[in-house]
Amino acid sequence: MSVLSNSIEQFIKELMEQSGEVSLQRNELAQHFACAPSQINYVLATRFTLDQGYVIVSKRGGGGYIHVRRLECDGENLLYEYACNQIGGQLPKSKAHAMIERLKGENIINEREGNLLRAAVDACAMPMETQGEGLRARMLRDMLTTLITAIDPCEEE
Amino acid sequence: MSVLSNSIEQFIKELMEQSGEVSLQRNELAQHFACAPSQINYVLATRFTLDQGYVIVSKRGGGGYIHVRRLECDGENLLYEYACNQIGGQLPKSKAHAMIERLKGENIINEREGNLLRAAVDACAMPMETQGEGLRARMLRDMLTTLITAIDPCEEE
DNA sequence: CTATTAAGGTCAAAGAAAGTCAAAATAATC
DNA sequence: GATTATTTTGACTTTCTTTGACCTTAATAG
Repeated sequence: MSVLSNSIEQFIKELMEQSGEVSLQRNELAQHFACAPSQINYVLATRFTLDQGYVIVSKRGGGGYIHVRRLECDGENLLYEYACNQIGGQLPKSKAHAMIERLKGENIINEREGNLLRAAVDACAMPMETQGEGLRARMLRDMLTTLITAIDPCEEE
Repeated sequence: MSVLSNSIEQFIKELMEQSGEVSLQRNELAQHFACAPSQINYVLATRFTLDQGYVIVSKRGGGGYIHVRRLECDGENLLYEYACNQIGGQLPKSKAHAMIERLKGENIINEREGNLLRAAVDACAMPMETQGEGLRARMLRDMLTTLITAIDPCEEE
């Protein structure tokens, strides 16, 4: 039962224990577990997904890194629900607009943020629609994800 | 961190702290960081671009120098400038990022808004579309335009 | 005026990460 | 035992950084 991926997963989770985040060096970690570097990507891709409540940011090149952060977020969160469950491969504009309105109504985003989301969503309409909806879905999901990630809430005071 | 370029970037920014400008000797600086002189050019070229709000003037030969100045700019004007003049038919991701950083630096948008813009801009990159850049340009322009329109400024904290 | 010296500029190659993808190897399931 | 799903690996790609060899420009000493 000694699946490598499980060990790596555990290891990373322990590193994140206190602060809820960690910065990794892919090659270093791979060396520590004596495995292929891409194994690390596999672990991240299968055990640290957004669905599972993690956000990953990385940079290539000299001084590169992989940063993993755990979202502290109840499943109740509407942003989370939208980003993970509601937005599929395709997303009609009307549905996107409805979501944005709802988020505004719930005071999860403010007016300005709503405007930004709407502008982005609408801009995705023009090219060949076949690809357009996939792009729109991906984009709105990514945008909502950044809002989950954000530490500070949208309310200005 | 721990990357030379970051240290040099920080160093220069500290020198500029008070007056918003600084005059450097390339060789001297390179010596201070024990690196190739052209490393300084690399840092300037990647972290002190016009898009990021810096102007660089230099002179060769005896008594040569490199002068770096940070541009200050009114918020509405910068948005206007970007939306109307800077964003053409095509917009490379790097330039979009630089603009977003600048807007954040000038407190025209806050962290959350910057994240939204970045997510949107990045999402336009994925398919192999040749006109991906056209889409990105159009989208960022539309988003910035909504910020101009908005009445209330982005209050944070 | 010319030669020398003292700057800074350019560019491409090498180095240092991380990403992708699909084939091979295991493990699970029926 | 055969089929399907998951893991592991490795070759190749992309991105960012660092260096070095060579080029251009300006000041100044003869």
